[in-house]
Amino acid sequence: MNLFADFAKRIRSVVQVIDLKDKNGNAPDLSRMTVEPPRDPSHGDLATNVAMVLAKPLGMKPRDLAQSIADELAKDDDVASVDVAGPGFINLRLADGFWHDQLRTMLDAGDTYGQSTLGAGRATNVEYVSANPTGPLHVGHCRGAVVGDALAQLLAFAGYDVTREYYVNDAGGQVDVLGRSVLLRYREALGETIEIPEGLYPGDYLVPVGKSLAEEHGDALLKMSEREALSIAKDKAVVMMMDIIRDDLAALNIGHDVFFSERTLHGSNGGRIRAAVDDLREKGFVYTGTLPPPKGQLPDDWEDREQVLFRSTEVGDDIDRPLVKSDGSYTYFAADVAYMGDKFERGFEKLIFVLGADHGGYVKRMEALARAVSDKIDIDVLLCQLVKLYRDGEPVRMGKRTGNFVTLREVVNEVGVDAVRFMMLYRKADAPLDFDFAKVTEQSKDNPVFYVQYASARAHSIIRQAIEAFGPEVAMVDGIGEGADALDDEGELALIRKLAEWPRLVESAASAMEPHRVAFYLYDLASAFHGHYNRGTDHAQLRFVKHDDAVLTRARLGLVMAVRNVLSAGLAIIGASAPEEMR
RNA sequence: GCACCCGUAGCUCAGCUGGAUAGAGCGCCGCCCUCCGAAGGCGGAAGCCAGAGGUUCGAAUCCUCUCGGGUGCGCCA
Repeated sequence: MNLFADFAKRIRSVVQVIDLKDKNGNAPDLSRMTVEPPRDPSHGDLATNVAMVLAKPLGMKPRDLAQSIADELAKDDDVASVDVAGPGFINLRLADGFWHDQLRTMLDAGDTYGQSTLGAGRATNVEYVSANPTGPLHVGHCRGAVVGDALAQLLAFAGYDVTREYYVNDAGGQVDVLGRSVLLRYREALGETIEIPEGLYPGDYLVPVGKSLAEEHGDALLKMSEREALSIAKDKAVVMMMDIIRDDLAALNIGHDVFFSERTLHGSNGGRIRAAVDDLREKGFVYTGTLPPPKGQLPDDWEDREQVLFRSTEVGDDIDRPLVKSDGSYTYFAADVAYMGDKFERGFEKLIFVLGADHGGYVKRMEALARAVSDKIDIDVLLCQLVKLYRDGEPVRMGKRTGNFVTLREVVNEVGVDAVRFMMLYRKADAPLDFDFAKVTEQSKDNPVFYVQYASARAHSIIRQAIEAFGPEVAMVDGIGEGADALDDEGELALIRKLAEWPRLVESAASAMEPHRVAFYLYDLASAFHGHYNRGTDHAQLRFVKHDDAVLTRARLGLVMAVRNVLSAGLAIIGASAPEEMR
């Protein structure tokens, strides 16, 4: 339990003790009560709005009510002082001894400090990346990949049972295009000179696929029907593209638990899709009708025709969605119907989709679909805005047409995983992000990646020095607490307070599904740590390692180890390393 | 035309699900570097939170409208 929840509990019991009752004689509603760190630290360590929330139902003046609650809270041994401020806030300052206990608790928890049971083991599926298996990942996939992966880490840390999933779109027209492109490369491998027409994939990464087909089949494919040959080419291409994509992801420290093939839904003549659509039909969500043409400019080839539709407007969508194409085959969305059903059948209670901003149009239909499939599904769609690349302040030009896109691999190779992952999270997902190659590798305070990692290295460095001076016992966690009472400097206490926010931050970031909060917290923590460290340059008595005082050093080392642990846990969620030294 | 996202210091952005005098980095100005790691440190100036209404004890945060920017809009995936 984090200390804010702890004090919320204590305040609730105070409300009981002084026997507050609303007009009807019932215990008052405390659901809107908050216990938070105040924005201005001079106000104290904790602030609660309890008196303002209760004033109205109890028919009392907020400040009077606050005072009577405050008087009762003052009896708590852990409370150093209480005062009533502003419109009726109760500000608590906690005893130094309480913070020392907090530090002991953190050290005892070690690596697990900050973990939460918030998720209560809920089966949660996070789907992210899900790029078409038609080539290597490019930078456009980068952000969603990192956000999805960090979110999965974060949720797992917060007690959810997380499955990381990748939906492989290996069934549609784009894969046909891929197959035809590969067949050309196959002819090329057999010695023909080829020209790649407009509309096929020109990338070099398909050359090895053609070669591989030639090695396995010789010229056999040329003698087959086109359908047969295409089928073989597609299979081979998808397998090899997914290998490339898996390697790309591995370079970003990303590993999915499940790669779900769309083709398995279409298999045996679309049986699973048909079953899923039938299921929707039984619930009354399927009908045959016409859709109004889109407003604004009418598509050139618009024709008014009847089609099989999903009545998604009944469950919150803006427009009903087609399930069957004009050629009689199922739409992409029909496969989604089956896929949603599959996830539900696998027992997931919470579904998260991480998509690029250009997929904003899918959000409503996915939410509608989830509602139609079951009222037990909790669905959330996260949209990641685009990333703009800069090199030396100049935007990097990319043309999808010309094929001169920057691959994910190139970015990782140039700046490293840590920088990519941290920077992709150093902005909330729904804000666009500028990514400057030069800036993210800069070794200076201006680069948040470096700044946070430097804090980790500095913490390790201090521990090494202390061990050098006093021997390894100084860094044994058992016993650090003995001298903890010696930590009475404001900078030290401020650091403990910052560390004490960690469990609460984890919970709020997880429930808001905002992994970027972890990155910002780490920056703040690093800043507090560097700041206190720097005070040691002017005030020698504040230095962590006191060569003439083993007890004090040991206590301070406890603080340093707690900082190191939280940095390490936070960086692990982000997926960046927590270095022991900078080189 | 409709839907979704965004608009906070000169710039790039946080703002803890409605709390107190709105924060950080860069840039700018002024001090300080024989050091537990100065690939820096300390301090300062800087704001009509796009605008207008509303909800309430209280709004950058929630609702409505307006302006401005981005994205998407049968039978592609």
